[in-house]
Amino acid sequence: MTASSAPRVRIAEARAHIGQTVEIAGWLYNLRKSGKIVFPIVRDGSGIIQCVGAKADLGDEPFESLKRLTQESSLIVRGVLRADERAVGGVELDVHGFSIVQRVSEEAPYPITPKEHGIEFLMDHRHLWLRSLRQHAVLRVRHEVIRAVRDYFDSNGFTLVDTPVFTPAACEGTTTLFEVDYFDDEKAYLTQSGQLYNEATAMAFGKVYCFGPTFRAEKSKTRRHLTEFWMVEPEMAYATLDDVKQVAEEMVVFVVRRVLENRRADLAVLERDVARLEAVLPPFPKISYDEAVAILQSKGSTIEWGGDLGGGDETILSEMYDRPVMVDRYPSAVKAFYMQPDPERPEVALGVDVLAPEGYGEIIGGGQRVHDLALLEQRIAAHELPREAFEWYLDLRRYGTVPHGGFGMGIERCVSWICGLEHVRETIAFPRMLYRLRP
RNA sequence: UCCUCAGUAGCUCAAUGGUAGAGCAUUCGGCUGUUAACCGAAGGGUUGUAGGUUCGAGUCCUACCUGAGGAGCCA
Repeated sequence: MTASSAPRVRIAEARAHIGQTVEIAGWLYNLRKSGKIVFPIVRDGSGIIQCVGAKADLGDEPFESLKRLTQESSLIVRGVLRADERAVGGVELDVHGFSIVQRVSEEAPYPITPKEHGIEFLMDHRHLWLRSLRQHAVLRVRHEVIRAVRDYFDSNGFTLVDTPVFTPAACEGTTTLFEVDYFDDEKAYLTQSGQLYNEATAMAFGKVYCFGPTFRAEKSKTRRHLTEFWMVEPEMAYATLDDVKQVAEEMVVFVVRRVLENRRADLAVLERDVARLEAVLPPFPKISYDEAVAILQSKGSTIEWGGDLGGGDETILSEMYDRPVMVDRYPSAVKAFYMQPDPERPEVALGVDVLAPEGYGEIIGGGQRVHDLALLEQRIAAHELPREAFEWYLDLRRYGTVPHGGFGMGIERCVSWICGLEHVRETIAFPRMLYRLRP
């Protein structure tokens, strides 16, 4: 759509075109008026810009039309870009002409006004809420996190090998799965982890990662849970727990640095204290589960050795440090069947969780996998898992088995921490949660 | 599944058991530098639903519905 021969410019690039006549295609974000002058604020997806329209320049009829334009009406404005310290972005556009693409009816005005709204209302209007500055900032940080994660693995010898979403059985047996009909009388389940398949591709490619949606039918109703979320899962052949910890640390440091480099303006919109992110440097503090339990007990937690860390326990630990903390060697009994026992202490597993600071808690879970055939068969039996379903997985231990390991990072939890949000629901365009499937 | 809290105008909220209100949004009027602009006026309500207590219920009681926060479980 063209309103004139003036070049189309995105607001994010407006500074480079000061003094030129340009056109901007977007939507009316807000409009202030003062008699014979109006200040339409236009957004185009890349930013917002204050425009200035004077009655004397536009003529009576166009001026009145612009003055009465409703919020979120789509329009194309053309005029001259001018540096002006009074404007929010430092650049203003003097409107010489405009065309309205669609005028939003005043009988049914845009529901999200530039005022406060409750979370229920905003979630019900998520499809429109995405237009707001704050949501833009969060989702741009998400984009940067995903790009950084991919760049990290792509430039460190990992091959992207994505794993299936439809799976025949549970990866871990314990958590709840979404069940779907798979043709004739067969049931399939939506994946809750690509890890088992990652172990197969790691034996084929050495270092791999998968990145995709993950589904958990747990009836969790907290600020850190979604039923559909995105997870990146690297897996490495010939890797030990220490290798896993090192890669996790490097990746987190890399991701945070990239967000600080490229998305500072968005962090400013979110009023994120960037000093907290600048502190995310190696080495991360590393403690054992034993030490974690002792620390928690000394701080009043009721945790006993042998139990898993509760949400409150994670919060206590993550608030103790200025950077993510790694907790390793959990009791084998509370961990998945594929976790490699510590050869020196079989009662603990060679697993590690990474807890983000400021109370955000677990963003990464991983560790070293059982690579011995007999031990894996024994663990499958002990967990009462259907052996037949794991024959292909056991094959990986029959044909050139090696120590290996990896981890999974929840993208939304990571973005929530980096953005300093109260809840993971804002870190994905259309969150799926217990009791929320729409829009 | 369990525990706690909430539901009043389009939105955010107020209203000792006694006439249902304000700000924003919308409409009309005013203003040539506004920054969630401002000033004046107007319209806008089956107080989540169904019962109950009471002379009288937005307010008290019961059930249900919806949502939020948390627990368990997890990334």
